[in-house]
Amino acid sequence: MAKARGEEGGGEVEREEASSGRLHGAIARSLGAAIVSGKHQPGDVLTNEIEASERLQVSRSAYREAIRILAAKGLVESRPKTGTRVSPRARWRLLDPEVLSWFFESEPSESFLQELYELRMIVEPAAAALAAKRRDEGQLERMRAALVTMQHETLVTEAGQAADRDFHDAVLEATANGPLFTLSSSIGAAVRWTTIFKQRGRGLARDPMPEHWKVFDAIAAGRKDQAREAMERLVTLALEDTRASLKA
Amino acid sequence: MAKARGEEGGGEVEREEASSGRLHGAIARSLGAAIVSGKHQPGDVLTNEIEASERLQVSRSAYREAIRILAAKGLVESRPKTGTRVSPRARWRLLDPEVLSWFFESEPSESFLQELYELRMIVEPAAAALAAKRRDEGQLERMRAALVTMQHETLVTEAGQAADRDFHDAVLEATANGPLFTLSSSIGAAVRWTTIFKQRGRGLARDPMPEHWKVFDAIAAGRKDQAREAMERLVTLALEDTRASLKA
DNA sequence: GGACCGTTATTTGTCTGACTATTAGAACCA
DNA sequence: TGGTTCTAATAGTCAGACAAATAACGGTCC
Repeated sequence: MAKARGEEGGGEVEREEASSGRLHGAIARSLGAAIVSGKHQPGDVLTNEIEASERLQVSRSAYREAIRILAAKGLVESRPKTGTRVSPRARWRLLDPEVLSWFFESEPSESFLQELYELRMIVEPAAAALAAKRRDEGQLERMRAALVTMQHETLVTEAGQAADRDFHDAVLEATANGPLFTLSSSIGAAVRWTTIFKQRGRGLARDPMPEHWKVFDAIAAGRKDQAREAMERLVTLALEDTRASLKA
Repeated sequence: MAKARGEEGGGEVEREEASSGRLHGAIARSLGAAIVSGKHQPGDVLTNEIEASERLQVSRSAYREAIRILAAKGLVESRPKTGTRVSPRARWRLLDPEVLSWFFESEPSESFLQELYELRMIVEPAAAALAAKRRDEGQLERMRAALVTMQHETLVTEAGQAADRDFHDAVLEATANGPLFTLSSSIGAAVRWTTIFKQRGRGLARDPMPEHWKVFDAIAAGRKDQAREAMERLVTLALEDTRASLKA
C-alpha cells in the first residue's frame, strides 16, 4: 500500500497546510469543501467507506474519523446499508468556523456573503451596545491597540486586516455573552471578505478609521445607544463600499 | 472482554436513547455533557485513549471517533505526547445543537440561560422584520398552523410547546438567511427553557397567545417595523414571566 | 391483486493489535 | 547558562476481521 503512493491519477487527499495537519482533518477538509462548494449536493450518497478509503489511499479508520467530523458539523449523515449521504443544507452548521473556512476555500457566492452581512448588521450594533455597558479596562485596551495598529498598517497589509478583525472580536468579547461571542468567527469571516472585495475595486479607498474610532469612543464612554448607532453606521458604510467595488 | 461487562464499578457509557444510538455518539454525548457541566474543566487532560477505552469497555476506535466529534465541536484538542485536553470555553461551539443539548442534560446555570435570552432579544426582533418582507405563503401557513395548535394545546402539553418552537423556527426560516436560520436550535432551546421555568412557578399563567398573534399579523401584513416591535414585546414578556417565576 | 413477512445482501459499526509520527520534557553537552 | 540530543509517552495510522442494522427483494397467504 505504501509503495502505491502517488499512483492512480485522481484521488490523493491534500496534505499540505499546517492547520488540518492530521490525516483525518485533511480528509474532512477536502470532503467538507467539496460539499459546501456544491460538488456533492444534499441527498447525494458518498461512495462507501471501503472504496473511498482505497481511492484516497488511506486507511478506513482515518476516513471514518473524517466522516465523524463532517457528521458532527451536520454536513453528512451515516446509516448502515444506506451509506453516508450529504444532509440538507438546513442542517449544516453554517456558523462553525471550520465550515465557514471551507466555504471560503473557493470563492463564496455573493448571496452567501450578503447573508453573512445581514447577520453582521443584526449582531454587531447590539453587541456594541452591550459592550458599552460591560467592557472592562483590558478589553478597552485591546480595542484601542487594535485600532492603533489598524491605523498604522492600513487595510492593505495582513497585519492591518488582522487588527480590524481583532477589534470586532474584542467588541464581541466585551459583551460577556458566551453564545454571542461564538459568532465572532462568522463576523470575522464577513469582515475579511468585505475587505477583500473592497480591495479589488481599489478606486478611492475611503479611510475606515473615523467610524471605528467613533464606535470605540462610545464604548469607552459607556454610551450604549451611541455605540449601537456608531456600529450601525460602520457596518452600513462597509456595505456601501463593498457594493461600490462590486459594480466597478 | 465481552464477559467483563458490568464489572469495575465506575465507567460504562450510557447506551439507552435512540438519538445517539451509535456507540461513538453515546460516548461523545456522555463525555461532552461531562465537559459542559464542568466535571472536566478547560485545561484538564483526559485519560489517554488506551486507559479510557478500557475503562469504558469499548474499543479504542469507537472512543477515538467520539473524541473526533468533540474536537469538531471545539470542546477538546488532541496532540501526541500531551494527550487530549479540554479546550478553553471560548472555543466551544456553544450554538451547536448537540452541545446545547449536552448543556441541558443537567440543569443549565441561570447565567447561561440569561445569555441565551439576550441572544434571542437581539436576533428574533430583527428576524421578524426580515420575515415580514420575505415570507412566502407556505411559511405563513406554517406559522398560522403552529399558533392554532399552540392555542388548542396550551403550553402545558408537549405538542403545544413543540408548536411554540415551530412558530419561532418558521419565523427564522422566513428570513431566507441560511446562517441566521442555524440559530433556530439555540433560540428553540431558550424558548423551551423559558417555558419550563414559567411552568414551575405556576401561579397565574398569563396567556401568551396575544403577543404571538400580533407578531404573526405583522409578518403576514408585511409590516417590517411592526413585526420587529411585536417580537420585541413577545420576548420581553416571556422574560418577565420567567423572572417572576424564579422569584416564586 | 395486494398486504404481510421472512430472507438476504450491502453498508456502516465495532473490535483487535500492531506499527508510526509527533513532541514535551529530561538528560546532556558546550 | 543556553542550546542540543535523546527518550518515552501519546495520539495517529494501518490492516483485517467480525457484528449489527436495514433497505430491498421475493415469497406466501389471504
